[in-house]
Amino acid sequence: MGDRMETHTLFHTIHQLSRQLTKQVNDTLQPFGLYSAQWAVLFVLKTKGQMSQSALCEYLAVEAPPMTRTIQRLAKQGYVGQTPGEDKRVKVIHLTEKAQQAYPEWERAVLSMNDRLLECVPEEQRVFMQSLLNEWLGKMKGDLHE
Amino acid sequence: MGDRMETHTLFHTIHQLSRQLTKQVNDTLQPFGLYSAQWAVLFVLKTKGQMSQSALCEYLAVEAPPMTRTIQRLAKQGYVGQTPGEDKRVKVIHLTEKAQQAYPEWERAVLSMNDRLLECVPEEQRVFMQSLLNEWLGKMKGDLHE
DNA sequence: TACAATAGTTACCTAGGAAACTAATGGGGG
DNA sequence: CCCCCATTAGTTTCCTAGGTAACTATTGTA
Repeated sequence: MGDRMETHTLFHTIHQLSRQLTKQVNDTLQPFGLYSAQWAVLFVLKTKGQMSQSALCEYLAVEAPPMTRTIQRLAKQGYVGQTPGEDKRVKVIHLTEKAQQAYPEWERAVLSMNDRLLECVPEEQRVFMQSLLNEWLGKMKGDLHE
Repeated sequence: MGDRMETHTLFHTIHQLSRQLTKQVNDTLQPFGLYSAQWAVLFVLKTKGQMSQSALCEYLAVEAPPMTRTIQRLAKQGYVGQTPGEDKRVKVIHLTEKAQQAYPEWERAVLSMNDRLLECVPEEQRVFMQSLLNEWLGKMKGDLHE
């Protein structure tokens, strides 16, 4: 019985960890006028290159409406552009020159935050944690599509 | 360099896992007209007994405003009562008879969901994951108070 | 007694999901 | 071949969840 109860604790821990992490990211990005959801999009665009909005949704595992909002804010700040694709329904999102120039500074801040948060977690444990969580997430999402 | 990049992935995995879990909880509780944040409060009250609102906040690691909202909704649904404490500022929250009666059914639903989600994760890995995440969270919160 | 600290609320912000909608695309039947 | 219809990309609206700042009311203390 004690076993089953502890599952509540596991879920709670993950939830709390997630909130703490995004709070840290927000604090780190605040000087630049950016928020965590925006950073996630900027990072993907920088790493993978330009992408349609739906591709961004799928990659970040986020529904369409929040993505629309995040991109509209980024566009208003002049960090991304939306060009219509071959298919006239899609909008291809790309980083602007302004974003390309500012990006290194953003990345420095985020990476140094990452280092700070992870310095107390040995490399080996980090890798193991990552693989466990990823495997679990994969199985969870797999089950949903059965 | 590849190493540092992977930290983005770790954070993203945790974030996504957290969202998936609360989505599952919400789906499970929807038939009862409850949401995940409410369930967290009900669970703590059932497990620990009546508590002041600020004690609930601390225990669940949530700020005061969201807690006020969650409790007000629970009160409106007749699941918790708020009695003024000795100190006239505090409100002591307790489960109503209605909640006590419905609780076992809620718990059954949630526990069976837990089992379903965790059946693909070996007991041993679960325990290890829990301890790693908890330790990390503890260190993170510890650093903030330095 | 004046003042700092605490409990809780209110107002406003970001993040995300569900449902209903619009516009464009792409396939079958006639 | 063309039209109707299902599908898809994005948007709008409205909901929950959580955080910050500013506020009120009470308490405790210097």
